[in-house]
Amino acid sequence: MNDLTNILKSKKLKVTPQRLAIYGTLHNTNKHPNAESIYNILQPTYPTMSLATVYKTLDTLKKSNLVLELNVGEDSFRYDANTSDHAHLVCQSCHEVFDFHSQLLNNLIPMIQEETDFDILSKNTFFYGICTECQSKTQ
Amino acid sequence: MNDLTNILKSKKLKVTPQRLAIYGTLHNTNKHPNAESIYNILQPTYPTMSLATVYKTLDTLKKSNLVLELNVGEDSFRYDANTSDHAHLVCQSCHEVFDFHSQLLNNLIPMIQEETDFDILSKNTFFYGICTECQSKTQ
DNA sequence: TTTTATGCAAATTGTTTGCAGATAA
DNA sequence: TTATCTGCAAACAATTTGCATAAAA
Repeated sequence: MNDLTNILKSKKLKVTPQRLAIYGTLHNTNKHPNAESIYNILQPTYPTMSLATVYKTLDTLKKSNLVLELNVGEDSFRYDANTSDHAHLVCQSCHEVFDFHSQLLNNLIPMIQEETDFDILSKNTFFYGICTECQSKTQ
Repeated sequence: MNDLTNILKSKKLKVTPQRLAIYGTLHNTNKHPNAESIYNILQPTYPTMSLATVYKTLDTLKKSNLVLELNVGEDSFRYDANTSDHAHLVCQSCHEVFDFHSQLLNNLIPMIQEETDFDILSKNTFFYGICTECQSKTQ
């Protein structure tokens, strides 16, 4: 019995094939897909699943702290099953979103907390630019 | 003749009362209003101005780098006429958004740039928590 | 006079909701 | 069995668009 199953059960949420599939899709990719992409990816194997179920499931997973909702400035939200503390690098050429782990960023909240009376609980850090692959293409 | 007028003229954009009013509203507040709030603020003095004009004007100002579009995770975008390098503190209790200037954050791009081959051009940094006023209310 | 902007209404699009039938516990 | 979830279709809300009129240059 995997983590997701345990967590769902502990919250008295039902373990459904749709929930397992949607979480599995997110967990197996580093591409931070939006709801429609997840729907398209699962379409061949779950042809009867509706887009509304994808949205409802993502909302459930979000509320259970199993996925993050990313707002990189596009029309739709992206989702990330990696809930560890990390930033995102957004390529303005190919629009891919990359995870970025850094000790400096992990220490950012305590460091910023020193400078303000605001009680900081979390952060969202996005860096925008050009990924290495797109850099080489435009040379 | 002020900055906005000069910048609009240099881009061959017309200087209209609506554009001056919308930019002025944003420039005179630190509340980072969304399009509808700007529309409501201007309603008494510009009763014939439409919401579509607010959106079109904000788009024009954004493209001229006169305002920033902020995506703090709400349903709508907020706008900021302060285009200097700064972060935002978002209160999860009263939903106010505060500007936050910090030397540490100003140096963040070069520091992060050291750690990646990604070519970083800009950043968006949001800290979420409880503002001082809301902290004192809940005590 | 010419070009661009405004204001209205309609269209668009990502997301949410209501509800009947299906499924997990 | 019963509580919750799914899937469909309709609703919603923020934003965009088309176009005739108005206003700036």
